[in-house]
Amino acid sequence: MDFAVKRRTAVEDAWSLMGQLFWQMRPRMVRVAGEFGLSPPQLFALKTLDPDDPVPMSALAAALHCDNSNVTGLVDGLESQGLVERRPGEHDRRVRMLVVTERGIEVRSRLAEVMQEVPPELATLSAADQRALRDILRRALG
Amino acid sequence: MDFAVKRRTAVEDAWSLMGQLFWQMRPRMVRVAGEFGLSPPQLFALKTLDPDDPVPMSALAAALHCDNSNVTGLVDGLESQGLVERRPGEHDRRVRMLVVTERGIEVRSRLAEVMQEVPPELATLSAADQRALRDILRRALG
DNA sequence: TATTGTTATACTCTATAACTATA
DNA sequence: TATAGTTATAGAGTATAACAATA
Repeated sequence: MDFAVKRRTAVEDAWSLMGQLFWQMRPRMVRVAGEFGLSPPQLFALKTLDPDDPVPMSALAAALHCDNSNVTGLVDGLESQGLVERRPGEHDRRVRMLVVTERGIEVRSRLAEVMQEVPPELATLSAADQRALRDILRRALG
Repeated sequence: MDFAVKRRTAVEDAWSLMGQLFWQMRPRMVRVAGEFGLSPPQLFALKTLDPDDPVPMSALAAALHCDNSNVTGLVDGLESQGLVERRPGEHDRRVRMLVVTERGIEVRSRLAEVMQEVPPELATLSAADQRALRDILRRALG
């Protein structure tokens, strides 16, 4: 019998290790969303919207990989909290453009600060490793 | 006025770049779960359970950071598909130990294969970068 | 009395299908 | 006829509170 185990490549190992970090982020995101009075999907939606570039509902649905009908309820929630506004499309009155409000911009930037907090495991790396990690990921992601 | 922008550190940049990879993983996990006839939470639960180490329902709830009452329904779904079994606790008959079935083990390992697939951005890195990435992450995560 | 897991209930997320209003 | 968004509906995930069985 052959008990040989498929040897994992370096990048497979790296990806698996990143998965550990990802796994730890899940409860953190749920907690952060709750602290801001948002559900996780509402947080993702607000994060996805660009205050400088209003987009139609359908564009948000595409970005979130979900159905238009779902975005309706999601935006209802954000709008009722004054974070986002529906604005009629200028050229096509069927479309609703999603505009992030002043309050939305503020919440959005506070969210960004919290979510940007580096996990302790990475923070303990040496300065050289931290730079190397950044440089490699930049090469990978452009 | 002070328009100075807080300079992000190397590790903050690295973490932000990893966030891009994680973000891309979301729809992939939803898709994979669907292909196996599982919902994403069911997939997480099955992934969390260790075939070699049965645990009480409450332990799974703790691992998933959710309520016991939620795990009841989650396990109902996995059990109805023959992936997991409830077994009475040996010493304390209040507890139900969660045992992964043979079929559950098979699905679990196929899931692991799919989820281990490396994102194309990382795959395009040079061999040296791939090794360096792995080594740095090993130093960070043990 | 305290604990494990279930049930009852309510709310949110999600998709499909039918619908409205525009085009 | 086609498209953007909504509404109706249904199913799953989630938590809280009340409950049963056991400790």
